[in-house]
Amino acid sequence: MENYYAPLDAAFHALADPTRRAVVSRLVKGPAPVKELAEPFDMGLPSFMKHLRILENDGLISSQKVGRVRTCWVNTERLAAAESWLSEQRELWQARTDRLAEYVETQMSRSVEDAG
Amino acid sequence: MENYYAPLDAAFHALADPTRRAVVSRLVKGPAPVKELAEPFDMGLPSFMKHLRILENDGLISSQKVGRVRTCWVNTERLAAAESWLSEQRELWQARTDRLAEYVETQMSRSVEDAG
DNA sequence: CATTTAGTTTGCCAAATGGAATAGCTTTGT
DNA sequence: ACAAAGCTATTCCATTTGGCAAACTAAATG
Repeated sequence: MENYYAPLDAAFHALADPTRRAVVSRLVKGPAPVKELAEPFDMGLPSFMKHLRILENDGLISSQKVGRVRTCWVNTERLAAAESWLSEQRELWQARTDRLAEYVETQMSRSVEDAG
Repeated sequence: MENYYAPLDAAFHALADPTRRAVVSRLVKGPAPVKELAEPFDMGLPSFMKHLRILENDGLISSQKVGRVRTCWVNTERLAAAESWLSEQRELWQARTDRLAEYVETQMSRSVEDAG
């Protein structure tokens, strides 16, 4: 069992599953107990708990048990880190497409000059 | 071998590995041949090619072979989809923390009024 | 105290991953 | 024609999923 995870590895890994994304989507609106989180899914509790454990190991959620109820909430840092990484990438590819657009425009105006 | 992947499953899955993220980071700056992509990594080509295949199956990159060289480039749609999902989640949790902040302020001004 | 409720633990399974190693197979360059 | 370059295919391995079922613990509730 690997315990170390770079933040981005952890975030993307945890989000690669639709069940886990749905849990995150629920939790960004506020904390919830396991029971309520599990309800929408057509799967046994043990299976569902595996997803919660992965989310918690990957640092996307935290939880605390009071009485017999475990309440979960989201940890936003990892999500924010993932979003940051993606937006950096977008800036890079946009810079490139911008340069390309600029180049095409330059070529077009040259053609016009040549034709004139 | 599962061939279907919802777009977000695919994107997050592909990005959950540091090698694959590094490849994406390289490709957002422009296309590159396999050789050049593989160079920074301390791993055999066959192992590296597995990552490329995963990236391509997951729709994050495309490639074409000309002569003996395969050139790869990034497909930005999946990245954009992942970023969108994350920014939706952020909006939701920010809305919540904003409401919380507002609530706290309200309580504070009430305390002040009570005190006054 | 008996019973539901809410989680937890354990064991099982098939499939996918991430890596290594080796041996091909096309194209290019000399 | 031959060698090097650039990828591909195949096989192997330990680990991690994602799901199941069944038994178990602990806390509320009537």
